Amino acid sequence: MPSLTPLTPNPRPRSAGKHIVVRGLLAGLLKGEWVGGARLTEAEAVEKFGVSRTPVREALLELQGLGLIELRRNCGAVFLPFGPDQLREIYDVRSLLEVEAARLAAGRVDADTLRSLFAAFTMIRESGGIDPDWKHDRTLHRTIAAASGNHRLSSEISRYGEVIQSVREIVGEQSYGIHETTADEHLAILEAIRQGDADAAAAAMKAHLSQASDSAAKAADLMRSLGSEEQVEA
Amino acid sequence: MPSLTPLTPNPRPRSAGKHIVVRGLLAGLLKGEWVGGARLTEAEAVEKFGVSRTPVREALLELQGLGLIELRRNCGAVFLPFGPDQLREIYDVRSLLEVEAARLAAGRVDADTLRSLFAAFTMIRESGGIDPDWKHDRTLHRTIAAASGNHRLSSEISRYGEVIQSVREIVGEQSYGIHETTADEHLAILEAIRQGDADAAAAAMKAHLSQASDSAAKAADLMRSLGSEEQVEA
DNA sequence: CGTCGAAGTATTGTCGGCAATATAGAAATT
DNA sequence: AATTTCTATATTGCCGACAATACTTCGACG
Repeated sequence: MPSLTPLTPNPRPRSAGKHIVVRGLLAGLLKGEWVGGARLTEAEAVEKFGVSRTPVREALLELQGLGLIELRRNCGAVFLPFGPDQLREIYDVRSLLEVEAARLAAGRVDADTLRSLFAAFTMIRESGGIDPDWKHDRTLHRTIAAASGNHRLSSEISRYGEVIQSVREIVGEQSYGIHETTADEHLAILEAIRQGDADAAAAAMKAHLSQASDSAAKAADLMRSLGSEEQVEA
Repeated sequence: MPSLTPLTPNPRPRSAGKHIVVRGLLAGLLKGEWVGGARLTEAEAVEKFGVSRTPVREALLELQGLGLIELRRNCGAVFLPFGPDQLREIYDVRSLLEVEAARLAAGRVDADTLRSLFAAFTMIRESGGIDPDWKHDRTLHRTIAAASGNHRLSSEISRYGEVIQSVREIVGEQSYGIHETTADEHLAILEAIRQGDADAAAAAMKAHLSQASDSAAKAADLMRSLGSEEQVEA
């Protein structure tokens, strides 16, 4: 009996083209492939990823919007450095945003938001540290951001969260796991918010993200060494 | 004698398509045309602006990256509210970023950077308040951001500066001029940085941007009333 | 020898079209 | 009548090609 599905069941999940390019370029960026301001033309990206120019263009535009590459007319895309130092800078800005969000959230405590905050926290604790895609962690941070009451701030935090999540997915679970103290750190933030102590909430969030920044920088270091190994093989 | 130039000398400056759409959508957004979560499909935008789908797509993607619209598969683009309140939120985040930049800059004072800072300030003062495109003001803010030493922070500040500049250009000079006290406010920031007083620099920057936020909110109000007038005509 | 200019190449912005997928509406069933 | 299924439409993601523009190389000229 002949199959009812087309002959090529999964050539490409329809809307994966752009994502493939973004992911591939991010991975190369982390491994330091284009270090030194190397330039990549659209045609080269087309050849490298086997997709049309349209998804390549959109991917490059997205990476430009994320501040990871620079697009120059008829000059190709210049890749900005993206190593441990840059990841630290990203985390510094993220900290700036999320610390302010925690501070604002503490000043607007509300029974409903408190309930959702602790619900998100419970989800993390119940997962027992097993959360490959950081789903619950992201939910908690998003909830705190939303509790700030500033939609723009919340949106900006989500943007950074997506970048960081992409980096996490590329690096993999190998060395980028939730450190053990995360639950305590989260609890400290939530307790401060519950008590309406803005300064304490800000300090707790700052400490939490400082830890996360260290983990990320280490992972980026590992990624870089992996990249150089590949270069040795080639 | 036949003209040597093509018959249509300036049909469109080649790379204006995307910009036209971005500008048009931003203007409509400010005037409150799509208030209430209205949806706009790519085909509608094509008809509205007379360009192909490609620049429309890229414009929508850019606006999404700027957090001004939301793109849903096969549902069209939903326009997020963009009035005085949202402009205030934007300025709040901008303030967060630039205040931190000023604070960092004060902690890294350097003869060269100080020279470029005061050079930028002199340009503003010499222009005598006549700076239609805010060129020198932007230069000063960019210079302060760069003086922070955090490239990511500086890049993010530039991103916000571009959004704000776009809003300025759309609103026009009518009600969005440099208020008289700007020179003093700028000088206060620079003096604090020169003395290495991080807290004073942060406070001065905060005060400066608070003034700017008020002006912007007023301008947005005016824009909204203009939009409603047009609606009355129609 | 250095500088300017022009042909040639490379790169990008835009366009129309196609296929896939989601939404909406109609028809049939319970 | 309400719900489900099926069809038709609408909308999007992707593709290949064209034209305009910037860059490069080569040659002519001072």
